Amino acid sequence: MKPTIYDVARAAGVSIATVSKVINNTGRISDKTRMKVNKVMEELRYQPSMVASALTGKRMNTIGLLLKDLANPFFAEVARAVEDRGQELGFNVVMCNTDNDSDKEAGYITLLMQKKVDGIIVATDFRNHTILKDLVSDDFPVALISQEIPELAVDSVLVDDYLGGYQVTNHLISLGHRSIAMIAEDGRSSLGRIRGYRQALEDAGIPFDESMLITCEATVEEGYRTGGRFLDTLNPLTAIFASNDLLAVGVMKAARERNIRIPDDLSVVGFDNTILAAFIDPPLTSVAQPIQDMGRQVVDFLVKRIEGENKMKQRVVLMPELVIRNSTGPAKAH
Amino acid sequence: MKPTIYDVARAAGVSIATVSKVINNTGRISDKTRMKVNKVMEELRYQPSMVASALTGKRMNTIGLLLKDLANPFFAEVARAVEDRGQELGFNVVMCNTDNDSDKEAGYITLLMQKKVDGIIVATDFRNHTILKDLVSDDFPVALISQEIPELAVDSVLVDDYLGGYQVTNHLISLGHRSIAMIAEDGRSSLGRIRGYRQALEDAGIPFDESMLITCEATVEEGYRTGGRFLDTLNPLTAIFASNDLLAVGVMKAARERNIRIPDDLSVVGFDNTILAAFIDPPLTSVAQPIQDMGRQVVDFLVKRIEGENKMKQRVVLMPELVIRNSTGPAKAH
DNA sequence: TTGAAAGCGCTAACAG
DNA sequence: CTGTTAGCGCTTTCAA
Repeated sequence: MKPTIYDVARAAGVSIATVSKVINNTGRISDKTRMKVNKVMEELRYQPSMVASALTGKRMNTIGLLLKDLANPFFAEVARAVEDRGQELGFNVVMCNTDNDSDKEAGYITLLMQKKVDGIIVATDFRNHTILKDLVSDDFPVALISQEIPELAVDSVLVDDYLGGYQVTNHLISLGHRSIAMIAEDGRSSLGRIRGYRQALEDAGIPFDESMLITCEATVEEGYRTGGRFLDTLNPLTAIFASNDLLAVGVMKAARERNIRIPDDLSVVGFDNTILAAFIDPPLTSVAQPIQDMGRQVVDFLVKRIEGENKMKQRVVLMPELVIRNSTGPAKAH
Repeated sequence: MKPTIYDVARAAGVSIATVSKVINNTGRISDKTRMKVNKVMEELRYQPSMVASALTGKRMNTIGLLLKDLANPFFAEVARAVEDRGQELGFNVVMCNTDNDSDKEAGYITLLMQKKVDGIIVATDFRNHTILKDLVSDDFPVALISQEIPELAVDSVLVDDYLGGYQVTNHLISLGHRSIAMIAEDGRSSLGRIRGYRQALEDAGIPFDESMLITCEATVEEGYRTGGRFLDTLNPLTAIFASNDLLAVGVMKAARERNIRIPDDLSVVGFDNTILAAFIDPPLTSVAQPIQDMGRQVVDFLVKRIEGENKMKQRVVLMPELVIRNSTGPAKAH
């Protein structure tokens, strides 16, 4: 059996209280006994049980991370960033793939609570607001990444989606495009991007056409399907703005099949600037999010909450960066 | 405060023992009190504390997953597959990015043990065998994915690396290549792939040249650097086999910079068949691993161990599948 | 069929 | 400076 605090106490000839104190560096202990106890702990290869200490009210030093799908490179990078910072701060992170399924969300949350995680970071579009609201009103530490829920008092770090959408659209307009369709992923973060898209159109005096905006799931397949639909029905159409790289990849595939050349016949832009954007053919113009920063910030926000500091709602909006590659070019003259 | 078993007992007018029994479906309880207790639990929104129950010896229903880097699409997919199956079986998974750093490995392991996880899945190349060996000899549930350690009695699921390496090399040889370099990632799984490479060369009567095999870290940058070195020093060189897609991507980049056309002047092959392979320019010939199956299998192995079934060392080797795309073509005549 | 009571390993007063 | 002791929330004999 693994040694317990009793084993250590006995071997060191002290009480368990004393051992507990040297473990946690609390109370006043003479150097002599401290050394003695430490020595014994080493010899016994003693590791305090976090489960037992958590039962007495201490933290588990574990956080939950809810995201849509780890197989999406964007989320994978977010997860990496979050885990990195968590590890620096001594927290483990429990990964939860929700697939935007609100039952799964609920299931994960209850399980995480039962396991007494100290806080939860949400990178999913919670459909079920109630769950989140309950958490928050119970004063349970929650933080959002890459999205925001104004009506909830939750810390959040996100990129300026509006600006990103505006930059993309403006970039296309400045290349002479006037017929620009948008494929938006079904989720909260798309809202800002869409607003940016519409505003840029308006600022350029281009009327917004509802039929040029479609919302769908964020997968390559859906991008392929939706992009194909645009290409088959819209005319003229010289550019497509996809609200994430996966969708853009699908669009490019649809274009390729139709012998539509990128960027000669069609400009395509993505969002997130995932590893895919850099290496796809042709390299994809996309909007970079400072994922490392974002990950670090959410974790810091969450940990502050966990430690009972700042009760105020925190919010940080980072700047997106338009990365221009070869998937965008001058609009073809008609 | 969250309700405890005492609150439920009191409200239901029974003892905590009874409540515990209905929670766990143990012992004999009359339907009447069972219903009563269940009703009260609902009303109170009672959720049993896993921490407390774990302290009495029960499982935490949590497993640890050690992998090198979630930002590598291959590992991200593995993580997704593992989490999926874990979730089906009621287990949460704690993600640990080791970066092949043996201190980090050790740190994660101790932490996971202190948190009383039920088992650990290792997708990293453990440098520090001692840690693993200790775990195993303590009879702690461990399972390996995408690698194998013959000297350890650990369950493992992997792809036939030897066969994969052989197929790749053979494919190149059949295209007329005779000057085939290999870039191997620094890790256990490369060993089999290298053996396959050498065997295929030998079978074709092509002498193995040590200078045509370099080992390095598994990153795009290293692939770029190493690939560049090959391209600058080796002559003739008509094909490069990279032991994973990231490296292959780097090689392609190095080739592009040197105006070396793929596949006309140089054939490139990767391994893992990540999402990158499908979308890079040109699409990359690569070896697919059945990641979904692999993830499911390791989890199943691990859970069997956790539940105390099969004490025998299990091992399953799955078939790799060579996916031929446009990055490979006939060798250029000299 | 139910309940009393003894732990599980640790923390935190409180006393000495 | 050190030890005693009462929990933390739950499981599990063992009696009743």
